[in-house]
Amino acid sequence: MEGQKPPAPPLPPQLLPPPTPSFLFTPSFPSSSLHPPLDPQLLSPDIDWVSLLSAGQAGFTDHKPMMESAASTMAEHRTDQEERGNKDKRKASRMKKATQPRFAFQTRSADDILDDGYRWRKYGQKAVKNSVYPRSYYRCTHHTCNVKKQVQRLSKDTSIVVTTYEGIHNHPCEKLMETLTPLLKQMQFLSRF
DNA sequence: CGACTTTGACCTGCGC
DNA sequence: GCGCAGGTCAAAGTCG
Repeated sequence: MEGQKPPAPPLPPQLLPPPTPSFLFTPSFPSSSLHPPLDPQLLSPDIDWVSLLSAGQAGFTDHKPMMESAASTMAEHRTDQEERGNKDKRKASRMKKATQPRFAFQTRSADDILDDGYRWRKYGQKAVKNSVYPRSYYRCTHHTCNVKKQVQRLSKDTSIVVTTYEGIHNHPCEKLMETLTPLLKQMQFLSRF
């Protein structure tokens, strides 16, 4: 076992990731394929959105616009489902102790793994109750980075994959830097005139 | 051979 | 205390 991990050091603001993953650099996932998590048609009971998102309220400041509204919408969605509510509460309370910022989003794709520019190592897979598809657990492979993500496909709409990020990368995105470096060099060159 | 995936076992937290 | 469910570990297997 790994035991308790030391708290992540404060992050320099310039390394904070964008509010959404860097789809701009993933041709297989154009931004148009993103699904806003507010679509009632896509609110699957498979996904405990409230528990997924509630943990982010503690330290979630920079990335909350999309996901906070999603969480509140999901909370409303749940109020008429008291039977499930108790279970959700149990799960939500379990997530309370998590202090890492979280955000989740849906993508429509045949692939479970979306290329967000970072490298991930799968460390677990678990069958989830009320879901046909298992949930996969990934960690960022960067040695100093403690970011995790969970990936789960909806059984209600199998074309939709829900990805939940936990934590913030403390290193630049490799693909982002690859893409930006020549642009920056060009800008530096042009700025001399 | 290193990086990564698979998968069963184990740990933890919670409700009953 | 027990059972359930989610999350993680780590050994073994796979791949390039």
